[in-house]
Amino acid sequence: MSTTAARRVSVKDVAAAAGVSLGTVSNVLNHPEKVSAATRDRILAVIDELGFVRNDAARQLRAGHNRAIAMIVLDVANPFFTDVAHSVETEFAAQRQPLILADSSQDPAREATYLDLFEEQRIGGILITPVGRVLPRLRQLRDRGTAIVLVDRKAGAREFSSVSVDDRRGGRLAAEHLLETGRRRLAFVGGPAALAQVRDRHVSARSAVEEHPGATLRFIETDTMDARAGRRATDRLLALPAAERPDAIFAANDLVALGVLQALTLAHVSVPDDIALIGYDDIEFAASAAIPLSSIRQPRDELGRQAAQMLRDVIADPSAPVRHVVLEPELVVRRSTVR
Amino acid sequence: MSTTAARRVSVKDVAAAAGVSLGTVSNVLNHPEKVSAATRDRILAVIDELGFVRNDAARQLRAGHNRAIAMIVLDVANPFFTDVAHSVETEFAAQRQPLILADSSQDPAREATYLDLFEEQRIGGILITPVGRVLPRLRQLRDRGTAIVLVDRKAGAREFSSVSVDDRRGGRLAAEHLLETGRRRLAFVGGPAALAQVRDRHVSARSAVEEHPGATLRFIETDTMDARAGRRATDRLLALPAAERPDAIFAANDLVALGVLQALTLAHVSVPDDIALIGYDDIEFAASAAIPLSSIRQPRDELGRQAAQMLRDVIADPSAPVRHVVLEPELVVRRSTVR
DNA sequence: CGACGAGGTTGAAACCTTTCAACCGTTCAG
DNA sequence: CTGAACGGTTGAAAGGTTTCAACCTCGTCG
Repeated sequence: MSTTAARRVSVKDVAAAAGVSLGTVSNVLNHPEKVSAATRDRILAVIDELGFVRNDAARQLRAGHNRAIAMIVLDVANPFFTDVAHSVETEFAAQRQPLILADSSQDPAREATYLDLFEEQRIGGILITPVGRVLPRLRQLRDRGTAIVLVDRKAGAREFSSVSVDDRRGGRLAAEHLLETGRRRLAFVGGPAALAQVRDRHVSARSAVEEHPGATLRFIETDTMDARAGRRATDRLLALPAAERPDAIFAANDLVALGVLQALTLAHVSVPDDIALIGYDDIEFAASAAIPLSSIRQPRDELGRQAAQMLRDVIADPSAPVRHVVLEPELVVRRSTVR
Repeated sequence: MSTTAARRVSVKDVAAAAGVSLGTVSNVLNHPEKVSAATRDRILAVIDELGFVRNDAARQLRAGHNRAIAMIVLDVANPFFTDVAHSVETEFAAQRQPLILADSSQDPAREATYLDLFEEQRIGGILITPVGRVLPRLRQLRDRGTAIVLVDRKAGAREFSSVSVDDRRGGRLAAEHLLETGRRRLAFVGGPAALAQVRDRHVSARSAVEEHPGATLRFIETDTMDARAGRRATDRLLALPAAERPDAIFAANDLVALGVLQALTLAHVSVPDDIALIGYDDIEFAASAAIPLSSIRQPRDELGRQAAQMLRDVIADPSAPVRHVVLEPELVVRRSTVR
């Protein structure tokens, strides 16, 4: 209770004040059942009295590793990632394992810096959605004993366990929904095309379209995945001759979809009457948009939970065979696609 | 280059392999200028060869403190906070000081857990937007040597330095804008009323309204600050007799405003023709809404930069007098308030 | 009555880095 | 020629925790 000004209190101080050896104090902290009730209470009282706080650095030094888990996300500004992170955090918080969140901001240099840092910290494990060509570096980390699980990426899947969502299935769900509601001239908006996510969603949408005679799919590539990109792509679409103008737009994520929606509203194009619109991710803002957005929901909570679980498994047995969990996305129908 | 399988390499191993004392290896790492070029190169080669990685725990133990900075935010799901965090991170990244992001999720218990954790880690400093009644705890931390800066909160301002944005000014800006564009029956939506932010924005809006004869302000309290709260509050407003229905709504933040907008659109109430709408924060989604939202922009980048700077100052001189930086918000006019 | 085991407690070692006083050999000024 | 200064290197100490074999004290059983 009292806040003594003494700079820093160590186990040694506690032991001296309580008249026991420091091994016993440590036992109170880590194996209370080994200590008699009387001694325990006395020591706890002294700890409180002196304001003793464990020194985590010393503990880690001794243990040889860090209990904390690190997660490197692509972009904290994207609600999809923060939701996944939130779920991971909840999962680890249960056993008091802190989650350190790092944002690579899609920058390979930052990503590398964080990896260095975490290795110096002997961090317990890393969840990562890789940006740059980090596979060799990850391999090195793994060989030196750091557990690694890939999130939402299958690159390097042969070497590292991963948790992801089936983007092909999602792309197909979106396209089929549009086709089933009578749309025939589809447009896919997203990019850059090199992104695996974009490629998978696009390719599978195309294959669904090809099964419907008379239906077409146009690909409008963007260089980013935010609302501005959606607005600009829409301007291009609206400039097309009336006959070519799509009657449905599939945006590669919800941020892009929100931009598309905004541009359409500005141009007095009715959604969904004139053009149906579907996004991807089902972030909270999709439901809150002025015209609630149909979307492909990625099970973010489940993604986070599974990632946490898998990382725990890899930590427990690093030599176990590589494993992959692929989750199923789900179609969420709202006003932007049906009248 | 080679990845030897030897479990863990320490300075001692490097020293032995290079035929020098371990003090010299340490100097290469920390004071390269003290070591002759030849020795330095040889040691660096060995470090590379052996794959030596500094052990941060030992370093910290020796140093007595942790270089890392921690930031405890109210809610990672709110883009306002992630933007501020992003700015703080960029600021610290410049000198390779990692930022550990923690999410209290508005839960006092989680907040307390993180504070415990950071104290055990002897973390270099903490940026916090407090939730619970943590002032005594923060005082304790400060007394034991942890630097603390409050972000976006002035509670306990007499004891801790802080960086915030002037909510009274923001509330006034919003109300005056609505009044100047001819609105007279205003409604303020937000809550809970106990939140300092909500109180300040509301009170100052009210005082602006009172300066305009004939203008009125109604307070609709919500229990959270998300889109759903905005939708529900709007339903209550729309149920009012026509004469009492407001012609302008000031939402306490943009998430709430988006909910309001959605409910209004559903009810076929035209924005801004029938009802003008202004939010607060100017998150990215405000501009991307189907009807772009007028809002009060908080200088998030500046907030983060200043917070980082101030924390550095407090760390450098803990006994310096408490200081407060209050930033100015800014009115951003978009389609939701002007025809 | 002696041996043994259980329950508690102890003390030293180990973890790895950084710092700092001391040291060595060389050079330079006086 | 002496003494001091200098650049470079060394070795030991310190920092706080956890673990573990050893030890002590009783009580119990044979």
